[in-house]
Amino acid sequence: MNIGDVAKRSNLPAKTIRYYEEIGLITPQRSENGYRAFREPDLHKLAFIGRARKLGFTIEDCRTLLALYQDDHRESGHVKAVAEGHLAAIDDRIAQLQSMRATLAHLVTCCAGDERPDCPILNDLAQD
Amino acid sequence: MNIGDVAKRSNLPAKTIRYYEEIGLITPQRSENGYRAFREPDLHKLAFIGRARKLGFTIEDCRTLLALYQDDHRESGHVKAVAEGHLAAIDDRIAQLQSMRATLAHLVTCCAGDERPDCPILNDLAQD
DNA sequence: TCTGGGGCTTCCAGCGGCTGGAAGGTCAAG
DNA sequence: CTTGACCTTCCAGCCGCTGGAAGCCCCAGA
Repeated sequence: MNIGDVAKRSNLPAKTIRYYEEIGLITPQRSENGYRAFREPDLHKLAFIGRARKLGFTIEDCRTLLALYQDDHRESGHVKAVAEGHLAAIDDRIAQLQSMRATLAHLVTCCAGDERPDCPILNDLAQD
Repeated sequence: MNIGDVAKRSNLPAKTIRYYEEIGLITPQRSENGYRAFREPDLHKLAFIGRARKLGFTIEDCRTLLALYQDDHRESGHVKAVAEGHLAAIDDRIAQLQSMRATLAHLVTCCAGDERPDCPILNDLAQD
């Protein structure tokens, strides 16, 4: 299967798929004409990566998870550790964003938002 | 004042301050020896930018906000619009992360996390 | 007066994860 | 035989820094 069809099937841009090959996440074969020739296992891996990326895993996490997936002797503890690490990172990020959000929402409600120049948002940012 | 002292005072790395000059957020003068010579208005602007960045505003937002701050004839509505846009972006991001978090947390609780290979996390990522 | 060490300068490269575009080869339909 | 849709590679750019190299400047101490 050519990259265009794979892109449609996997819902990943062709550029992204090429990139995944470049960084060694997948290694599709090549046809005589030089085109990438994708097979079922490649499609599987791409779907796997796509889902992992949607959950926010980094590319390096994806690499690790793929390796574990293909390792019959893996320990589920290892997978869980990766997932828990990522979960913690997400929680940190959410906390950060919520703190920003709280401050920002407060400032927004304080600002008249009219044609006059006086603005509590700017006052806060410029606090002496 | 030299960049090292400014870095300490503003809690921004010297590298970052140079970068802000490069992209035109600040324009400190220069001493005879070529060193950047920061004055009070520069310090003010850096503090302003630092706070805006902490609230998650992009550099371009910071540029806009700084311009508004320095414009006596601004309309607070303009400032508020920028802040509301950013707030909406934050809310989107939080929603995304929370959705990831929910899926991930569920998977994590389903996984034994022991020495056996069977793993619901991988099963989910590999769902056929 | 020399030396050492810390500060300052510029410039270039790299992070992550793509994305866009140019220049060119390949293939099937009409 | 041409057209146009595909495919290829390569290089550059996004954001917001950050690290490092190479080289000047300045001050304190011997």
